[in-house]
Amino acid sequence: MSAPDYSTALRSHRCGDLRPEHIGQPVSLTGWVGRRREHGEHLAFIDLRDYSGTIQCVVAEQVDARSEYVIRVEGMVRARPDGTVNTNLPTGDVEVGDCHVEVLRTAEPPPFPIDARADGVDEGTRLEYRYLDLRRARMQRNLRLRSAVNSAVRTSMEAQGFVEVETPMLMPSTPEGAREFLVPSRKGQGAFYALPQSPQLFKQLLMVAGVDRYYQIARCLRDEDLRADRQYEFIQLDMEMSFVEVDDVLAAISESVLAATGAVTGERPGEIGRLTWHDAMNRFGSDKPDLRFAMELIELTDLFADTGFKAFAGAEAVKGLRVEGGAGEFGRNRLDKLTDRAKSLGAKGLVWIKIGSGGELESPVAKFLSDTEQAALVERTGAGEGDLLLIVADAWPTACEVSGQLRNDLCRPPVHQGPYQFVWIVDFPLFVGVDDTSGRPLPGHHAFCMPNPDDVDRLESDPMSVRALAYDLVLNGWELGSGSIRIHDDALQRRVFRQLGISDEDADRKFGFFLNPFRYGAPPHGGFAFGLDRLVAILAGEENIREVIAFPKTQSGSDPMTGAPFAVDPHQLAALGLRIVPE
RNA sequence: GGUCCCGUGGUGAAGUCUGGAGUUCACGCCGGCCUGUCAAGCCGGAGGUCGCGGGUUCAAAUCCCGUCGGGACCGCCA
Repeated sequence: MSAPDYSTALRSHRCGDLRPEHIGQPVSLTGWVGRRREHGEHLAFIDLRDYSGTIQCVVAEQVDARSEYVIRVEGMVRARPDGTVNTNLPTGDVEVGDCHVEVLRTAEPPPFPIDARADGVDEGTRLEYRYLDLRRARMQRNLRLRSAVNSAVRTSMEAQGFVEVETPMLMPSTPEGAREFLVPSRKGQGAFYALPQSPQLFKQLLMVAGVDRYYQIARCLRDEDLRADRQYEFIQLDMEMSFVEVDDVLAAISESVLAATGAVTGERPGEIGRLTWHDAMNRFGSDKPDLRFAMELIELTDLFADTGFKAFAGAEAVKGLRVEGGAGEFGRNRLDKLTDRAKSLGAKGLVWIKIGSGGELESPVAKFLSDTEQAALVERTGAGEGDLLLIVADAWPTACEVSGQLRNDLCRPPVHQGPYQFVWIVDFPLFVGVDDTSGRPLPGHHAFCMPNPDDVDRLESDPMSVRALAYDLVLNGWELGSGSIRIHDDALQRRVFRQLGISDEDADRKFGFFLNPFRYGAPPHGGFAFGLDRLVAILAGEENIREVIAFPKTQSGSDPMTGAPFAVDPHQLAALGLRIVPE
């Protein structure tokens, strides 16, 4: 593929493209005025900037070209004189001389500098002037990286025979899942559409329709609180495929994600490994483990099965972390903070043990541990002089999750640090936890997720032990997305509903619109969806998905640039049959 | 719904704990000088309701209460 021709009626080249090979060519350039260095009436340097980069223009004529003026420059590319080459600039070997400058549009001084210094500016101000923020190299890079990821994902899905189908934005409200954005219907007053949390319903019906392989770069909307990795609106690569088992779906998504990563990094990662949910919890204390660093949880439960130490006695699980060389680093103050952190995460407490110079254990609780237990602990953890051990004893999920969070707190690298460690988490439990009021199991993924055939005979006798054909894709500790094989069999669906406390009548009422079509012949099918905003953020080395979204919302859901959301005109409300109830 | 952090000329920070005149630094802006700079340099200047409201005090950027805005996290996100 040849490079695009970027020339237009107003310009011959992009600023960032000029190189020694252009020396001697007359050029016309367009862009914004960056820094100027004026040396009196007869010499000025203007750094002309467009999205491709910056080029130094040498101006001898008198021109009033101030910061962020939009100008057009005609001149001659020439080598910079000896000693004036700028090695910090890709275009730094050359400059544009004999410049004639035409001001296309003057500009007021921007509220913040249009360069890397704006990284430190209050994010609210950056969002208020987002069109200026996006003018910066970092944001331009993020936008273009995002475009490249979208393109690579599309190319990969098409190559695998997937068909892009657009699904409606105006949907019926559905009873399960995230809070929806509602849209009032003008023609049916009092009736509402919902904006899609995901195209889940429609993509499964496309399988019933015989589309076989569907994909969509889909906009999803959820009216839940915003976070660094969550916006009201976000983009998923959504897909569904027929006549498949788990491996087929994982292979298709792996191909897409690896191709996209390869396309923007230049290096395609190797095959994506797998961890069972149980192993991920046991070894890393998380269902989205960050595999860029080791420090696995150490299983200590069996060592303390008969202990006399009350904090460990009878605990369902005892999990340890070995912080190499941490004994000196962690004084009483930091250890207290770690303990507080563990408690805020739901643990009853945190036991810490330092290994002293003679190999002896230094800890407030050392005296409660027998010599055998102490020896076994040192042997199991491999702890040596100067190491710090952190131990959590609790119910199995709590012990795992708290240890896993401490593992992240202590060692997790910043997002821009490689490598890219993708991992599939498979064999999620079909049910997680129990509803406080009904006492019924809660679905781990959703109510239409296929139980593992090897476990399905325990659906009634031991439901919590049933694994699901559900899987997550994790990258560097971020949950990129999730999917499952769906139930296409009516009898099995009703068995799962019964476990969830949903009667046949409830099921017909709440999900009939969705399940009735299956009666006309639903193929075995499964699918996946992953968050493109998150993938792009990680590939861009950004901690926050707002940095890879052109016009994001603040944490409170507002847009400082447009001022949205606004109260609307009473006439608009009246047309919809709506009235605002005062507080 | 909850916990925590932040709000000081256009921008970033210091000042806040321990109350005493809108004080300081850097960038930017405006004007002048300057023919090889690239964070150009030198000289001069303008620019603030210390987010907002209330309270305490002789006196509040500073202490207290409330509120608004921004951020991180918990809940929530099938």
